[in-house]
Amino acid sequence: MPAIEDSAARTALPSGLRERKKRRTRDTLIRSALELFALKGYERTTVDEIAEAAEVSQRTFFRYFANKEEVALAMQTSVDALFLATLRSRPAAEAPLPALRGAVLATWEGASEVIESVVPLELHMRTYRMIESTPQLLAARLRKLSEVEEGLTREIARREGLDLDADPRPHVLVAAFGGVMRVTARIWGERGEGGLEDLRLLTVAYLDQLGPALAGNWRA
Amino acid sequence: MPAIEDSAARTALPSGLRERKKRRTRDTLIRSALELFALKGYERTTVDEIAEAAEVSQRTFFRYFANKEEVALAMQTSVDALFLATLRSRPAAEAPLPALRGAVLATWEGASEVIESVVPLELHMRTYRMIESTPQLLAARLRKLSEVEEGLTREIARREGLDLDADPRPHVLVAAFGGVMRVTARIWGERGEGGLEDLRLLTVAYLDQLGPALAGNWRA
DNA sequence: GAGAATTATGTCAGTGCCTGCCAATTGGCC
DNA sequence: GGCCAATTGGCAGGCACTGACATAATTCTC
Repeated sequence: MPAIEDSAARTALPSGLRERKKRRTRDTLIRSALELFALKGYERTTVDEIAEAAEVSQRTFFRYFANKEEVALAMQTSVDALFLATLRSRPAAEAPLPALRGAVLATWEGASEVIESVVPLELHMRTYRMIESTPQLLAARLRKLSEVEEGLTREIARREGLDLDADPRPHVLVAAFGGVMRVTARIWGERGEGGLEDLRLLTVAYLDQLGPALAGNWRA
Repeated sequence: MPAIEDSAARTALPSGLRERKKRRTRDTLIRSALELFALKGYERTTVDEIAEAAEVSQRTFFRYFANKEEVALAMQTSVDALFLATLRSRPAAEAPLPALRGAVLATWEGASEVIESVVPLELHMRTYRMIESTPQLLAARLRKLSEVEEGLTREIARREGLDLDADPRPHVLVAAFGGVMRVTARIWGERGEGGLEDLRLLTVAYLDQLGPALAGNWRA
């Protein structure tokens, strides 16, 4: 294993025994980690414990994940990749904001399958909230999101045939869109209950407020 | 020192010798840290080195800053507090977006003074770029920004007399605004040169694109 | 202004994350 | 079976950070 693969590459079909084994080890590490996190909290779980639960050495853990945060964010990272792929497959005629909006909703439709192949959905949702409420994880998550936004921006610019250095609109649109996505995730997390469907409704409602919120006079 | 004070409290006038000494130690730690970071990079600088340069023990360092990131972000944190205070002092008649926009610009006017009382402006700008290009620091910075946004949201809701649970507009507006602020900071950092004035121009230009970027048809 | 109370600092030991290095094992291929 | 390459384990060590306790510096009280 020359370098840590990102989870996008994981989508490729396993060719030989070696690949299948690696994938199994990785999935086991994720499952063990998320279960332990749910059981005793992120900070109180040590990497040694995760490695032991997955029956590998601590050293091997760090060959699969650059750090402890990575394994906590692993499923989110998969969903992020799916989101980007979904956006790319959107009809070219669609305007930027509807394309983004449509892509999130479509992603959430299909994400459950990807997730369930590794961990129970229930555990993933629990992890989702844990990330929002654990400072260190939230920080790492926000940084990853800013990378995702960079990808989105490039894709929007490509779709519209724009030069990112000359036209600020792709950057601005994605920034606003990303901001709303983050707020809804946070608010949904704070609520402490409610499933994926609630998150979906909240997101749609908030996205629809982007226009009104920017309007000058709120009292009109 | 029962708990680590946030830098907002630092604004209070030093009463006795004890307070003045603490402030001096804190400022020295910040200056030593930022100089070392500029000299040999964030990751290659150890807390021991910072403590030694400031002539205190490593243990004392951790009494002033919860972790190594905190000292790198110390000045930004001060500016954040100033920003929030500036927003609060804006005329009540001003609409939300103009109030935010005016507050950033006003803050950048007055921030230089606050900063220069601790570190040279040049060193601070250098640190600013370092944060953008150091993954761990960027993550910590983004998390702090999301806290700032929470404060902004509350203030906007207060100004407009709105209930945050009932009306999504404060959250949405601040999310969009914050997104743009982050993008401009990143782009400015990537440019690798240019001073505070360039950052200002970039920010204003991008903020003005918020409306157009959200418009349905970009080709019109 | 001396002593008591409070608060800041230093020292030390220990835990946990993470890395480099090398040896041992395992899978792929002839 | 036997060679090559990839994967893994074990170990030593660096660095961030914390708890506990002793010491030193300020402030308070009379």
